[in-house]
Amino acid sequence: MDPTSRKKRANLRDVARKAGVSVATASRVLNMPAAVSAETRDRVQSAIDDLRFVPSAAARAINSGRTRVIGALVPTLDNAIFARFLDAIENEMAQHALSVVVATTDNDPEIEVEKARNLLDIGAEGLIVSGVAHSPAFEALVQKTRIPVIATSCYEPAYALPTVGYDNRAAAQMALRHLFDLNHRRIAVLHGHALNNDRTRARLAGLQALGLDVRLDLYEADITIEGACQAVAKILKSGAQHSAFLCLSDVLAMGALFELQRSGLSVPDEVSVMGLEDLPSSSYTAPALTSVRLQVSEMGSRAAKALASWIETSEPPEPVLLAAELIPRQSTRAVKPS
Amino acid sequence: MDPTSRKKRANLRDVARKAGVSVATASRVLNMPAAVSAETRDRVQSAIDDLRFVPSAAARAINSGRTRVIGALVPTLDNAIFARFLDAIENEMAQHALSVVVATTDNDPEIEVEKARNLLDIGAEGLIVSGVAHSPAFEALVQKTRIPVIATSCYEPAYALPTVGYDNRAAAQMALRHLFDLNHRRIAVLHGHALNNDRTRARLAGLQALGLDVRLDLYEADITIEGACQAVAKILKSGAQHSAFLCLSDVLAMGALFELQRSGLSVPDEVSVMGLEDLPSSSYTAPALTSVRLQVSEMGSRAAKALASWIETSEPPEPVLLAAELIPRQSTRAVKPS
DNA sequence: TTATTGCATGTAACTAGTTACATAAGTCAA
DNA sequence: TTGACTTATGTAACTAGTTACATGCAATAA
Repeated sequence: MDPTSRKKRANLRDVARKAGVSVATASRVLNMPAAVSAETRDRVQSAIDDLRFVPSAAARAINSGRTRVIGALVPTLDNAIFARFLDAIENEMAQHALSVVVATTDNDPEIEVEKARNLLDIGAEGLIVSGVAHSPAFEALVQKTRIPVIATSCYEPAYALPTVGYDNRAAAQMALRHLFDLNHRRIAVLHGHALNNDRTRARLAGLQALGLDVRLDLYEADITIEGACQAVAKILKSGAQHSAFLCLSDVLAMGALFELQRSGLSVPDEVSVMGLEDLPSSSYTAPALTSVRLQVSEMGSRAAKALASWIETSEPPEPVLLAAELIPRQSTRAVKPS
Repeated sequence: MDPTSRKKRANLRDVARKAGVSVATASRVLNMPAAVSAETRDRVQSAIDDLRFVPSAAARAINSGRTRVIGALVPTLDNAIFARFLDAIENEMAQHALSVVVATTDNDPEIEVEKARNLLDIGAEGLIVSGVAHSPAFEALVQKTRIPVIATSCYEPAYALPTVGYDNRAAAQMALRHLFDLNHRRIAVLHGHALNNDRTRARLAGLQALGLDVRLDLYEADITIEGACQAVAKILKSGAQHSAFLCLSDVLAMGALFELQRSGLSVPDEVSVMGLEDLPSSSYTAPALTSVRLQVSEMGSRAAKALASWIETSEPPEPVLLAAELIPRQSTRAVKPS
């Protein structure tokens, strides 16, 4: 009731009233201060300060038609890959004055649609998602709203959405080829859950498609250090004999390395371990991890750039293929040909 | 010009016109469908589908006065601690139907204010920040706008903002006490940059305040595996003799462990390593890392809960103290008393 | 037959800004 | 002294929704 004790936030009309000017003039002080006389400007500024006025973003957005918000849908942040990826996205988007709303999907397509819907509800102007396998509801949502969406982690020029990523099949093949060339013929392949994860499936498919004369034993694990340790412990207990562990993620490789070492096995003397992704920490483990480098941060900034340009120009960007590269280090070693 | 080829997004008035009803009725179809007859509802729904109508979040926000967006200001995501922290925040906020905008500050108070300002500009209803050391401009911004802000990573009931965190001094002391009890008397302390990081400073102050008869050599490093490796390599090259490495972050401890092992030193036989934080992966390294457990995920969800409640009830929440706990594992060992 | 009630819908005034256009006053040149 | 022009400011109509209130109509009750 009492105007001095009103709790509501002050708006531009309050400011204008207090300064004895029109809303238009008050608005000008905010947006084109040069068009207002110094004296009036000061009066309005004082009113702004007195009333603790902060312009409403929503009202601005309603006029400009822009929220300057984009959404990033990642499976989880509890994994160095996605954290680095998001970090790169955030940094690049800041460059374009766009804010990034995070949403984690836990690799569940249902959660993904739901969170995507939320992102649209809050006015996201574009999305970055992982992979090209999405629920029909998600595809329908994207189609219906025509919101710019960049799919990452794979390069698939034929996909409905522009992709920014790598050739997962080829990357996995590069890794297997390396172990094959070192004469490994019985290899434990440690991979993340294939369900709802097309990157993992593409990598596994790549291994099979290579058609090498190797025995590959596939083991699924949570993509965490713990997950890898538990899986490796189980494999060791089973008595299966592998000369090498091919891990389709560096996180798994690091866990495998730890577990093998704690079991008293020497890497690479008794068993080779190799990863895929090449995290920065992988070159510092003891021994350093052989891996296939995927440019995760680069992928983040390229995806962000692509989305920003799409939003700015209304032109969907071209797909981006990021190179994969074998990084041989100390965790793999040749064995005698059998 | 041609209404059939207009590019602009359809709005509620377009929908109403197309369905032959008033805006109010169209609005009701969205918000209280039960209040509209089935026949009209269907007509409006068809118009919505035909026009690919998506309600404007900004217009909604302007009416409700709520954006349902909060901002999380973290130093970086390229560090498992903050990634886990943010993951927990996002999960908890989803429960409260609040979206999380990430902004990384790189531990720079200037960037922090700037990003905080951006978050307010896009209408964030509250913020979560790290630490209690902020630039005057940041403090002024918070004061002026009266936006709910939760400070995390420390517990400081006397601070102007509600804090959710732990007693960093005590946590560091707990770690040092452990090494002291194992008769370590010359200890290398590896810590993150103290500049602009009050958590690190509090931990270091805690070590000094304990007043034990130990020689502590302080070494600053980037809180990354690489940073720790480089720092440890330098220390080893300098010829300094330490029986233990006390790392004020598990990330540093892991890097130290790697570098010591790669230098051929046996942990814990020749040198002990201990961390602080206790990341999930720390129990899986070889040897497993002794650490002081700080509940990072718990901190994220508690901070999120506190902020959500503040926004919902307008009542600032009570500060939260999270317990720290010594987790002895295999990376530390007693040495002979000197 | 009239009054009461409920339902479905419309009218118009809100929310908080931006901005095209109008207007007033002041400066300068012809 | 008048017209042209600049500068500062105000009026009011936008942006896209929500919602209090009014209205019309049908069904039921008195």
